[in-house]
Amino acid sequence: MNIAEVARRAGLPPKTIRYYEDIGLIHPDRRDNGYRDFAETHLHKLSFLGRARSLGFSIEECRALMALYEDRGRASSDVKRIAQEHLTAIDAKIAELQAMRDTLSHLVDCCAGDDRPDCPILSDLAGGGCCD
Amino acid sequence: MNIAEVARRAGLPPKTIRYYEDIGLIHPDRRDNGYRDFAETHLHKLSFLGRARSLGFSIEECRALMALYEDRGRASSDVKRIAQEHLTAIDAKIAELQAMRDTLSHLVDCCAGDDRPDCPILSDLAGGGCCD
DNA sequence: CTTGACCTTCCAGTGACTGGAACTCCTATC
DNA sequence: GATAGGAGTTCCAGTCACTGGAAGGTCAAG
Repeated sequence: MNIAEVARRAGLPPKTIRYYEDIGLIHPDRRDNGYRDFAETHLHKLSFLGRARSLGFSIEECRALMALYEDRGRASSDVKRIAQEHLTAIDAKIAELQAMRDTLSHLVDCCAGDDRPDCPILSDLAGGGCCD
Repeated sequence: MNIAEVARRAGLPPKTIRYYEDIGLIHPDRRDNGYRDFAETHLHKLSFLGRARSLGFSIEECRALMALYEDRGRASSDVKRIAQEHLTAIDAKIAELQAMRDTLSHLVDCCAGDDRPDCPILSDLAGGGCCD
């Protein structure tokens, strides 16, 4: 199948798929005319990649997961470790965003948002403290 | 003051400060020997930038905030709008990460994490569904 | 035979830095 | 005055995961 079809079925842009080939994540066949020729296994791998990426795994984590996926004798603990490390990173990121959100939300609440120039948001950013 | 001192006091790496000058966020003076010479106002701006960045504002948002900060006649509603848009973006990001976290956490819980090759994490990524 | 959709490669750009090389400059010590 | 080191400077390249665009080859329909 051509790249457009595998792209459609995997839910990834063709550009991304070419990129994945470029960095060695997939190895589609080539036809005589130079076109890439994707088999069902390639589609399968691309879907796998798409899901892993949408869960926030980095390309290198995906590469590791793919290797484990293709290793019939892998231990599930290897996979679990990668996933758990990733989970920890997500939790940290959420906490960080939550802290940002709280600060910013407080500032927005304090700001009158009218035509006057007094703005607690800018005051706080400037280091002068907010409305407290 | 030299770049190292302003960097220390603003809590930013010297490289970042040079970069900020490069993209026109600050305009420190120059001494005869070519060294950058930072005044208190520059330190102030850099601290402002550092805070805004740590709240997750993009460089372009920071540029807008700086312009508003320096505009004596600005309306606080302009600032509030920028902050509110940013808050919305943060909320979306948190929700996205939370969804990831939930999915991944479920998968991790389902995975035995032992020496056997059966792994619900990989099964799910492959599209076969998890343990449900 | 032409049109237009699809395919190819390659190069450049994104955001916000960061690392490193190669160089100059300042200060202190011998 | 020589030297050593720790500043400072510029410029180039790399990061991550794509994405856009240009220039050109291929294919199916009319």
